[in-house]
Amino acid sequence: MSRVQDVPAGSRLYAEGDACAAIAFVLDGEIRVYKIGESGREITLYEIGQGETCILNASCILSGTSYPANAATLTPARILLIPSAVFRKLMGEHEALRSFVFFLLSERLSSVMELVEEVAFGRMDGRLMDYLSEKSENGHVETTHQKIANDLGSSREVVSRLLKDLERKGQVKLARNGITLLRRR
Amino acid sequence: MSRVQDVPAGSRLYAEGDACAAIAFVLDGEIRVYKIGESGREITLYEIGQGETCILNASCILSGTSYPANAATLTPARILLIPSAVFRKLMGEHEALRSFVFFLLSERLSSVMELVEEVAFGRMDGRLMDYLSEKSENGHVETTHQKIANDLGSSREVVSRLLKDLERKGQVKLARNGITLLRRR
DNA sequence: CAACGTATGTGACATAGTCACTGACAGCGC
DNA sequence: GCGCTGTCAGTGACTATGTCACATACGTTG
Repeated sequence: MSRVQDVPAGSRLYAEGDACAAIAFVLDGEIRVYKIGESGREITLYEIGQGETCILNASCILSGTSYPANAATLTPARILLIPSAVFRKLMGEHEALRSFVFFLLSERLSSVMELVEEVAFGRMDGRLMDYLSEKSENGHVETTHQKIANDLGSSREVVSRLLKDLERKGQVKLARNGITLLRRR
Repeated sequence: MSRVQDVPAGSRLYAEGDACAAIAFVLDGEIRVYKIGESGREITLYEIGQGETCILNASCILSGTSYPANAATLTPARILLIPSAVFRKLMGEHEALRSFVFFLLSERLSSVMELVEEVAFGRMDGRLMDYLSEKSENGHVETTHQKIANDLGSSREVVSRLLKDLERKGQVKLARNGITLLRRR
């Protein structure tokens, strides 16, 4: 029935179109939920952290549809899997669980709407700076241009160019596999 | 308490950031939910029809957050308003209502994710053709280029140009306030 | 039919994505 | 230390889309 599972980093958990037989609660680790376009470009819809559930799972279980995106682990993860039937039953019995799930579902809907706005109207240079600020741990981000592009839904070339511009303007310092933010006063 | 309300076409029901005191069920009419960018450009997130509920309402009631978008009537509408507290109570008591709300919420989440993909990776000409096909009633769409742009999250000029191209290719016939689709075999 | 408001057309330029390469760096085997 | 190889980053040229500024065209109304 329900069981805990350990998953290494970088594993694909769900692909677009999969059916959901169980719902996953993330006990530990981080998961990335994303879409892939025909051209192969990717965009991250959101990330799931410790203590959250892959709400999209709940969503497709409760609405009987298939998984509308892709999910993969960013770090090694420990996941609690609860079969759909059990989950449905629990949902009926526990007000607290319902609230929790509704809350997450609402949050996601909101955040994905926000994303639509950013993608539709935002400029890449601004989105890139925001991204770097968010991801940075005391002014440093360890990643590749390709990974940034995959999160932002852009292409590596564009990210490279914009980063180069930022470097020329003295806002960042570039290195292989890493970016350092400068003077964010 | 709960009450039915008639609203004329084109009324703004909610603006981004509003708090939700009640949840709205659409008894009749159509509602458009959209985002507005800083530049003033708009993009439609989805539309709500008869028999549906403005799930975003439910979402912000249940999660205690503010309304993350804008909503306006496309047609005259009749709406059933239920106060948040009553709605919460009903949700606790009725499995069927829960399922209904979950289903809608899931659907929206899915469809907004789909929208992210389209906006991030799709080409405008394709999106435009799809849009026209969907909106057309036996081969004809009555609207303005500006309205199309507002739905697609683009600008009027771009829509005008693409439509002109389509006309040159013989795929549509343009007129003031209307577009006719040709030979969609 | 003149006049006004709305809708549409278009050129010029800016930003973003694509394609096709080139160059740069790090680890490895010898 | 030297050269190989795989990954990462840089760049020019071209296309697609968005912005700005303005020119037209269409329809209603007085």
